[in-house]
Amino acid sequence: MTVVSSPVPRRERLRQATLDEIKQTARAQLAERGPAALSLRGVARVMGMAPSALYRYVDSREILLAELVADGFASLAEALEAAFDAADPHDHLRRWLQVARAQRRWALDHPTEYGLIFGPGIPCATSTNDRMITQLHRAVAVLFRCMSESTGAGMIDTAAVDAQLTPPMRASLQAWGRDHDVAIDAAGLAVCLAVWTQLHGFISLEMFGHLPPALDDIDELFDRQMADAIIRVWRGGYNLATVMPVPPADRPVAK
Amino acid sequence: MTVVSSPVPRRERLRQATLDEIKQTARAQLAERGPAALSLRGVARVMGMAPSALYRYVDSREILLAELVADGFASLAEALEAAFDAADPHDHLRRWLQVARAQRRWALDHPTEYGLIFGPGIPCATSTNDRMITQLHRAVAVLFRCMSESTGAGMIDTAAVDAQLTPPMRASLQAWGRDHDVAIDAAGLAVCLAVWTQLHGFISLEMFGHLPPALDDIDELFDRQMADAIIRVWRGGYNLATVMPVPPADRPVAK
DNA sequence: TGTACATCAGTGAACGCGCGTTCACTGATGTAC
DNA sequence: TGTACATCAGTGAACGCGCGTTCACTGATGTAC
Repeated sequence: MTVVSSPVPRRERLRQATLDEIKQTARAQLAERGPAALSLRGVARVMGMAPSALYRYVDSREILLAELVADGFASLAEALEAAFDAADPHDHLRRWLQVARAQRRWALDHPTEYGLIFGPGIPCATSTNDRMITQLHRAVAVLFRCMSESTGAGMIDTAAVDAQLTPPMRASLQAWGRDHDVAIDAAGLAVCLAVWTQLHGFISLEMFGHLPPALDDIDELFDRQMADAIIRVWRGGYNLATVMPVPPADRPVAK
Repeated sequence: MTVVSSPVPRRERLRQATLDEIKQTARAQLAERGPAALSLRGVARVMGMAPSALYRYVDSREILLAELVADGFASLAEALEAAFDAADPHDHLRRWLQVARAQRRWALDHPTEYGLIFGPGIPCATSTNDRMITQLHRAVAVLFRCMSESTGAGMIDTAAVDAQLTPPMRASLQAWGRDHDVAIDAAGLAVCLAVWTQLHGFISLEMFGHLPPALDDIDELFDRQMADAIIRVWRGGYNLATVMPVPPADRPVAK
């Protein structure tokens, strides 16, 4: 089946290709030397164009940067969703581990973008970039889904967690869940936050060089911490062996 | 007792005062707009001096920045040591919580410096700035002391933790401890790392705006997570009530 | 105590740099008749 | 199919900016005799 008439006019295709090349070049600059070093002149230089030519494609440096960041989040969200969808929906523990691994792998593959959202605020990261916020929420939502399906299936000992919450804390968590349409109770939310903390903490320590660099087994250490984080509230207690031996196919390899 | 003759010559005192003012002004710039925006010209402008005058006090922008960062770490290390020393040496659980709180408070008080070390690498943060590395190690050492004294006193159920380690992981941790003269076994180290992850994860999520901002009880959430992180390996199990009601005097207040 | 000299803080002009962005333009690509 | 015109990608010079850093200098502060 050959395409007889292209539905997109030639000029538009070329235009899109150039825009893609701009973004790709900019992404490379971003990755190499950080967001402060991203310059339109630099991109133009690499592409062999006059700096002014970029303004046919890009409104301003700041908008381009925001666009790239939003692209980054979309790619994180996609990676997490893919991991979630690919996992066995009945094995909640393992699915969580696979989602966590997906986030780590994405972070290791996109260190600058990861730093951009989760690091100290570049102005644009906190500004009202709707698309960016949307994509970030999409990514976080995967974690919520992991947790709410686990509690829904009765896998998490929510009563034990709930018993540890002080009344104002419980009310506060409930209120937040209500306001954000998250179908999960206070105890589940508390578990979510703890697990999220552990996940982000590990990744950011690793990425910015604050884990003992001599450790060979960072992959395993990661698996262990992520499993521990959730297993400690798992019904039936501490049974690490059920999660740990996951086929290494989806394990990121520490660079 | 009046000082008859000042031991430090007048000129030297003035010189030191000016240097201090430079550093303080630079710190303010750093805090306001991040490390990329720190400029010697800007500092000179604020101080009402010619830009060139700063070169009597400072060799280069980069060196000044490194100096400020090292100062920052020294202050973090001091804060942690003070918290450690002020705590009841027999109440290991509570002492850990107080050290964790000290780190959080320091981070909230010095967000830029915290981002500088624990965030995506500004060149200088990874370069060979000896004093900086020394001070960072000094800070981390407080955590090690908490843990090694706890395990030494038999408070941590190291056998249970150790049983969860795979042999290569155990060997790797032991080797690392040996190489770094840390008087703590593999299980203790594993606990250390998990706790460190949780601590850093919470602080960096909070600082960069990724905890639910609507939560009123961030202080309590922090206490809870930090206590949980260690209590789950505490001998005798889960008894949060023994640590949680700590006088609020040393609790940082979320801004 | 007074004078001659050395030290050193601070000035102001200048250098070369890279940046974002504007603007009038050229020339190729598409479109309408 | 051929011509006239509109669209639009890309050019190159220029603008004003702030930066780090150098350099020859002025004038005040200290020191030695």
